[in-house]
Amino acid sequence: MSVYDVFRERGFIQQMSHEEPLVNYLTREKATVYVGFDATAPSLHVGHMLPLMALAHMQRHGHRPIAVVGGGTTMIGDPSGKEEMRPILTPETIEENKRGIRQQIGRFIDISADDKGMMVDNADWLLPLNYIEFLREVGAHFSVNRMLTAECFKTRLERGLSFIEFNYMLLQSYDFLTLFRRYVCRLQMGGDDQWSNMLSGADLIRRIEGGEAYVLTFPLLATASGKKMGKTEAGAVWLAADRTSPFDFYQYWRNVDDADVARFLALFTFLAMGEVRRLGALRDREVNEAKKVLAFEVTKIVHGQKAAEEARAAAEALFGAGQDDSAIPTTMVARASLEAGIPVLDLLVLTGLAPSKSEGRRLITQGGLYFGEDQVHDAAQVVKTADLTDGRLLLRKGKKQFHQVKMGG
RNA sequence: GGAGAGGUACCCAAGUUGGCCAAAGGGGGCAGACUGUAAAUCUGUUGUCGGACGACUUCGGAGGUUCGAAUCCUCCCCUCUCCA
Repeated sequence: MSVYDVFRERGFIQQMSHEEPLVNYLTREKATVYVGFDATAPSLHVGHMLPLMALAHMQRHGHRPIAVVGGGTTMIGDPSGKEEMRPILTPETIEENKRGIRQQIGRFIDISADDKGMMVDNADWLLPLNYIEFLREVGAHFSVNRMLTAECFKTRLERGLSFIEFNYMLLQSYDFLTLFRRYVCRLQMGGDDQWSNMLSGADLIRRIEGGEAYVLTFPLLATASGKKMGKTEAGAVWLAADRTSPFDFYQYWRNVDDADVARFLALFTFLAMGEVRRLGALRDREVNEAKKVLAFEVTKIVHGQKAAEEARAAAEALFGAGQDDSAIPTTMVARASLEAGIPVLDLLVLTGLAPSKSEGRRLITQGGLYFGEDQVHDAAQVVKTADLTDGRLLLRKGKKQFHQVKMGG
C-alpha cells in the first residue's frame, strides 16, 4: 500500500495537481516532499497537525519529508484567507518562535539523517536575496493579472492588501524552486488555502528549470459545527505543553463532536483503518469509547506515552472511577499565604480559571464554581488551610474544567 | 495629489437634535437546565474594582467648547471607494 492509498483512505486529500504523475511519484519512487510552517507563534497548534501527520505518513512509507520553517516568509506574512493584515513580526520574535516549532516538528518526523527527513529554514535562502536579481529571475515569471484572480487574494482585494503581502506568493514559490534545486523535492503539500501559492511554485519550477513538480492540498478542517479546527473558547489548542497542558489537550479531543470522531481518528492517529472504522461506527453513548481512544492516541503522539497515560488517568479520576489525578493542571500556593487565607476570587485569578475578579464573582453568583463536590455560594469566601484535604484543593469550574491548588513551601 | 465614506467593547454592528450610554442588536465566550465529559435547545450572564443602590477607565490619537461628549469644534493617524 502506498502513501497515496493511505492518504486517500484516511481523508488527507483535498485536491492535487497532475494526478497521474503524482501518483506514480508516490508509488514508484522515493519522493521528497515538503510542507511549510510559518513561525507566527512560539508553538504550533492543533491546526498544524494534519500536515505533520501527512509528513509522518510519508516517512513511514520510505519517502523523505522536509519541514520548512518559515523564518523568511514569516517576515512577510501570508495574506491567504485572512481578512486583514497581520501585524508584522519582529525578527527577534520570529527567531524565538522558530525554536519552539522546530522541536515540535521533531516529534512527528525523524530528521536524524538527511536522507530520512529534514528540517530547513527558508530564512537561509530568502534573507540574502537581492531585490533586483529576484525580480529579474522570479518576478518576471509572475503575471499580476493572474495573481489577482487567485482565490487567496480575493477577500483581501475587497478589504485591502499591501504590497508586502502580495509578494508572499512569490516567496513561497521560490521556496519550492529552491527545494527542487537543492533536494529534488517535487511535491509540496499544504492546506487547501495554500493551493494557489503552491501551484505557482510548481509553475515556477517548470518555467525556470523545466522540471516537473506537484501539489497536494489537505482539506481545511472545520469541526462538524463549523468552527475552525483547533480553536476553542480559550483560544488555540497548542502543541506546547506549557501553553496547553497535556490534560487539557487530552480533554480537547475527548470532547470533540460525535460527528468528527471517525474522521479525526483517521487523520490524527496511526491506528489501523480497520480499528478506525470499528470505533467510528460506535453510536450514542458508545462513541465515548471512541473518543477516549482518540484522545489517548493523539495525546500520545504529541506529548508521549507517559503524558498521555497521566492525562487519561486524570480524566478517569475526575469523570470516572479512577484514582490518579496528578496530571490535572496545578497551581502551587505558599503555605504562608494559605494560612493567612486567600479570597476565592484571588484564587480564581491566580489559577487562571477566571480572567478577572469580576468574572470570578459572576461565576460564583451563577453557581458555576465547586470545591470538589461542593458548590461555592459566597464570593467573599476565604480559602484557608482547613479547606485543603491532604494539602490540596480541587477547583471545578462549570462541568469539566478542573484545577487543583496545592500547598507548597 | 483631488473628491467622498468610515474608524464604537472579543468580532460584526446600532447610536452623532450633546445628558436617560458601560453604550441597542447579533455572533462568540462563560455559567445554569437537559444530556453521554457530545450535538441541538432553553435560561442567565458578558469593562474593571468594591459585598451592594457605588467608584473608576472605555467609543482611532491629541487638544478644545460645555455644568456635562461616543455624540459639537480643531489638528493628527489609519482604512476603504472613485478620480488623477
